[in-house]
Amino acid sequence: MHEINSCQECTTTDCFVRLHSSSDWITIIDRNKNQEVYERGQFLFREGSRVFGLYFIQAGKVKVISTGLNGKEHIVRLASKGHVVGHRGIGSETYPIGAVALEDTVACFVDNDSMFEAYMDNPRLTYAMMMFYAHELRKTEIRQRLLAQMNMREKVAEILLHLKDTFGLDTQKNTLNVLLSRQELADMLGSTPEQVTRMLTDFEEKMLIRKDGKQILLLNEEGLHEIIAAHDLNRKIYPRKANHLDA
Amino acid sequence: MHEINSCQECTTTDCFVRLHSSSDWITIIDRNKNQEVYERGQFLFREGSRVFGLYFIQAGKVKVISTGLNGKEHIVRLASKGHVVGHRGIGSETYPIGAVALEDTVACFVDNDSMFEAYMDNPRLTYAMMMFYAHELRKTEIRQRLLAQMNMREKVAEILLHLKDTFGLDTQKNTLNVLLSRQELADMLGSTPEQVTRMLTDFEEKMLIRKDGKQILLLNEEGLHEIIAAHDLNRKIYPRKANHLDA
DNA sequence: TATTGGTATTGATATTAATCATTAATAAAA
DNA sequence: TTTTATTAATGATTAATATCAATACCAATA
Repeated sequence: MHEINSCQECTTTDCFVRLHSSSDWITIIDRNKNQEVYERGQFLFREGSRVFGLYFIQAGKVKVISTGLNGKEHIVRLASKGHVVGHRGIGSETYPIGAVALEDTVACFVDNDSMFEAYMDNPRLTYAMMMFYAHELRKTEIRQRLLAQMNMREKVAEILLHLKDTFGLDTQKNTLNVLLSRQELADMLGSTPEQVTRMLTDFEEKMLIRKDGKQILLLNEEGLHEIIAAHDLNRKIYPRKANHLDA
Repeated sequence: MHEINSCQECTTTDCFVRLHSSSDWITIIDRNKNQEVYERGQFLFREGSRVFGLYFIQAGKVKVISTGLNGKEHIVRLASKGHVVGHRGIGSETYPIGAVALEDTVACFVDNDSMFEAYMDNPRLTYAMMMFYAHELRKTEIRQRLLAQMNMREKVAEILLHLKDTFGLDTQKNTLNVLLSRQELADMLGSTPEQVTRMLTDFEEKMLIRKDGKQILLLNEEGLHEIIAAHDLNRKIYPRKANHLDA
């Protein structure tokens, strides 16, 4: 799909390396990076594999997953352009998190050793990465409460708004700009596809959404907000944007 | 409880600032820090307050909370010596997370501006903080799956093992080295005090634990592990230790 | 010691969500 | 186009958990 670019001519505007590294270092990282194209369903890396490095997503969408021994998959978060996913451990640790392309995706891999050297010479880069993780942590902490306290109805309303904030809308159809199966939606909420269907059908009857297969059109966002009003403290404080700091 | 120390004579061995800053910078931060003692129940900072800076915990235990508009409190994580809690936002953002002392606690506050200058001059410090957040994120991501997929029985077993790994055991009594009410345990799991009691009673009948008020003695850790076996992929990969990287 | 307020326990009931079973719709392949 | 496989929708049933209500326990204090 995409042609392979060098960092110097890369068109991705929100890559941490390009934004926060000296041009000397961009050159070095460009030589050490490994850009690859992943088709839908392909793993960027698998759960339990060796620690390796970071994947800077240049285009496409990715789900970050953690699977129980029972085989039940949990989607920890979704990531797109500008996001970073990957192995952050050290030494011989393995990493219990995997990443799968949801659609055709381009990502640049940089190993941990190269990153470390870049960090030591580019304080702004390290700072930006630190803030990235700090923001992700904050969002995950808030998400934790939603999963812990909300009922299914609220969770489904929340996930629809979350998907809009993360991926935005299709420019033509105005539908959510990401296609997930009922199973995948359930895997984000710790529920079942049946339950998700029931809630979506209910929302459709109440004219809050319209659904057409995996495509979902939000008809009444305010109504969805009302459903989760009791849990909605944060959305008001942090209006979410479709960028890497608030996706 | 504790006498106020300067950074130079501080006995806390795992403070990020002391471990990863030049002695010049330790001096500067020492002048800019504000050490305070918090009694049980006191807030280090409240939800929704202005962005300020970081609290480095020197002694004691803290719960990090996020509360819904319905007033239901969710405990996002627990923190103790060596941990960092606090506001990581920028500018005029407020922060929807609060921190409350679970017992008498000593923490050093450093404002964000001072931290930023320190980061720019101490790459190792920034790197250590980045890794701290990355580890916390990883743990929170895994925790997310537990909350999403486990049933109450598994969650309670999990939290007991988690508390042991985080705070260790009382040297005399061998009980968990932290005292939490049934309500607080429920607030970590998105459940109710009644449900927590039922599970603990059940575990006691099965000789897995012995409980004496808030004190809990683990009699059969292996048995607790078995309960969560289906979800226990990670514990084996990441044996948890009672330090700041794996608490 | 008696009193009070908070917390924990226990049982009964109601609610919610998971599971199971079936059918319908959609997409992929022959 | 027909066949096949996959996913979605729907209903019936079961299981899990929250809620409500009552009591017991414990700690602080008058």
